[in-house]
Amino acid sequence: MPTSTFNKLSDDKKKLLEKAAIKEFSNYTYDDVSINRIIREIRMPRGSFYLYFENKEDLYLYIMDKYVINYINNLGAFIRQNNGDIILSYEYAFDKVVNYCKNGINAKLVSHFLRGLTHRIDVKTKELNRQKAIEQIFVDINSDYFVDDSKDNLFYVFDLLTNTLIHALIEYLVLEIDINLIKKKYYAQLKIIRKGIYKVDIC
Amino acid sequence: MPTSTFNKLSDDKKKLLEKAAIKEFSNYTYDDVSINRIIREIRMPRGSFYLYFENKEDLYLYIMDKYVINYINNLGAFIRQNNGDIILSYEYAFDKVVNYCKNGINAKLVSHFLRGLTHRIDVKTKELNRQKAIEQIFVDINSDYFVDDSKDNLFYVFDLLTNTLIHALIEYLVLEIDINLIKKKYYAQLKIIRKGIYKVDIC
DNA sequence: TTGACTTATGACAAGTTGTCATTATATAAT
DNA sequence: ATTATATAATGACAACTTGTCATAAGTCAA
Repeated sequence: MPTSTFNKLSDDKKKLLEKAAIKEFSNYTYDDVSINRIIREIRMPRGSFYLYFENKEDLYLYIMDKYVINYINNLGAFIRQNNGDIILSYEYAFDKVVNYCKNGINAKLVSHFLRGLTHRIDVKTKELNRQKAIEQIFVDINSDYFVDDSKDNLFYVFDLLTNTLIHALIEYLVLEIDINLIKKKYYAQLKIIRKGIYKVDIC
Repeated sequence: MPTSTFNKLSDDKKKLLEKAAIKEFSNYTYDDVSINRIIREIRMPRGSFYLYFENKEDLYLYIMDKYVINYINNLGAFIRQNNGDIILSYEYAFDKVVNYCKNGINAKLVSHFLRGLTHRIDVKTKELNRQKAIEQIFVDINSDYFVDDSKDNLFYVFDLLTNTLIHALIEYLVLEIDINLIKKKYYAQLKIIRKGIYKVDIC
């Protein structure tokens, strides 16, 4: 997480760095992202940067967490739109992301983000923020016909669905596998999960 | 993949590099792995290394592919041991890996491997080898009571299970989340998948 | 032995990161 | 208003990285 010094910075300065960082993370893989390039572009002294962030990972987590929380919030609205049908929502979610990625820069950012996903080592503190956002979602899910509609189980389902979606997106954006093959697989997997979570007489 | 020059090398030389590489990938995150350190240790000239491998990713893929294929083959035997019960096999698989990781070096390697998973950009050609190994597994799975026991569906199920396992392992080895929480979630997710794939009167 | 390959080598250019002594600025206290 | 104290800014620097390439050394058939 950024230091308190960074938080005290004027909004302008913060935005400037954030913008440059997003640009860099869009144009380069996590490995190839260069802090040098970022600070050169906005003429920020080396020392200042390291006063604000620990290192590249720290910056990465800061930027990505904003996107993740934003995604989770959008998802909430989206589930409501689909009358609380979580599976249906996840079916559409794939296309939504694909559509968002029609814009090349977005595609690169999301793709690089997915590639960097496992870099979330010490994200535990932040996950608390996410946790809150996630719990908000549970309210939106219609779990009336779930075999188990406990909060724990809702979380497990959410986690399983999210992984499955992320995996499909990695195959599409990172591994660049044929979208039709991916979709076929993704839908089949969602179908399995649907049957897995609903009461027998429903599915 | 390594160059033909590398393949022509004596087994001794190859093993030497492989061993040093595995050691390095065990001790350091993908990002922090230094080719410098590897070649220094075995006194291999810079130029030689770059004659054998394109870069770090190339070396990484070479090393990891061996492990992945090995894992897939083990899994086949394991499923047979469990009378073709794929879900049961995956239940045990988690513990198996955890146990394998009791040895610190293995734990580090697997953990770094998991972190680096999304670095498999241009692995497509290699995946063909994996594909073959995977198809071998399908023979071992008892799919008599599956709603859909087509080869396609078997692959979707296998893919879903593997992702779920990998995710659990990342949480354990990389994010170091409490193993009991992870296991509870993982088993719950397997249960969902089990119910999802078997015919109603079975589950 | 010669010529045509292939393989080996390490110095080098061009980059990277994180630190730290120094300087500047703001805030508080007398 | 002046000093003292804490906080923030700076950029040169050390200590690394990586990939290349001109040159040297083998190999092997003619």
